[in-house]
Amino acid sequence: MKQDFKKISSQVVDWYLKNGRHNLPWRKKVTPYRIWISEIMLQQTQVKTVIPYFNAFIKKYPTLQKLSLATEDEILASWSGLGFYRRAKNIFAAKEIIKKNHSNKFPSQFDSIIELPGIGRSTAGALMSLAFLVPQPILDGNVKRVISRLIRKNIAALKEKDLWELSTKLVNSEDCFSYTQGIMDLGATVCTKANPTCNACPLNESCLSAFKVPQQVNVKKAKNKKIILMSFALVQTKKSLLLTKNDTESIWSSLWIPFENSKMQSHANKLELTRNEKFRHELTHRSLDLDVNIYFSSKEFKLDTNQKYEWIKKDRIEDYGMPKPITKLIQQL
DNA sequence: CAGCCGTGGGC
DNA sequence: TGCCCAAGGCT
Repeated sequence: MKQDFKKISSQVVDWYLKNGRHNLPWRKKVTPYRIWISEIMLQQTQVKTVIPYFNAFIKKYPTLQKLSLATEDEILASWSGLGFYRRAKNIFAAKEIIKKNHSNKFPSQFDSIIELPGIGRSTAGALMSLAFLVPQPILDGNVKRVISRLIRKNIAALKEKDLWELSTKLVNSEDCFSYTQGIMDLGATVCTKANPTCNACPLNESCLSAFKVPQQVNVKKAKNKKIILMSFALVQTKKSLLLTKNDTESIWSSLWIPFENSKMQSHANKLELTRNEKFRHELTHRSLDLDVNIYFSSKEFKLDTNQKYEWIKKDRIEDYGMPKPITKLIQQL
């Protein structure tokens, strides 16, 4: 098989200039800081989901200098509902490093960028190509799909190393910005997972697949999702809610959630059970069965615990990072 | 290094 | 419905 990768690359650029998604918020004003935030938010998260979070984040933290003053909790609060909360913690950790080691200016060298927590090879490549206009390959879901179709192989049949090599070959050194944006736009809008529109694809001629082969088969075995039981005691007074900062390292790390029911046993005499909510919350790998006792207490009380907790004023809950189901529960109170 | 981390959308 | 998976990275 002989494919002219240089030609393909410039076709991507041409296509992007005419047909790319030029109106995405992070493409309007391009700065390393804005590219960074958008790239982190976009990890494993669809564009449509990210847009409102990005706009709100940038409104709150328009510049790296503004962000440099934020606490981890404040950043987590901006992340409420977006998922993969470690990303928010990594943003906090990274901006602390940038403050200490880079004079509060986003580093421009690949080696410095990839050292920042939450930034791997692909995100570092995107930052180089998009923010600093230094050609570097990326390898996200879009690029993997486009490449594997180009050479008519299943993604599953290609090793990570091979995909990186192909991605590296494709990088356009004359306009790495348009290429990088373009290859992602192409994957997202034309070379889609299901029902790609090959007749609208600039690469149709050179594509060995051209959708003549079926979709790449899924190799992941469908495993039984583990069901996790979570029993919560959501305690409220008239004006406040009792929440604790989750100190586990697994799901919802560092987010604010109710205490476990068992932890509230010793305070049962102060609590009036309002109602009980049982529902399932689905994650990709797990099913969470939530069993929430909703209690009313006439006043706030102190707890004997090592866990960090607060009686959070109801009009301040937006200042705290919380997972989706807890946010939903609170809204229904 | 396979498993893990969240949520929403598509089929 | 249930499953895949989306601008991945970390351990």
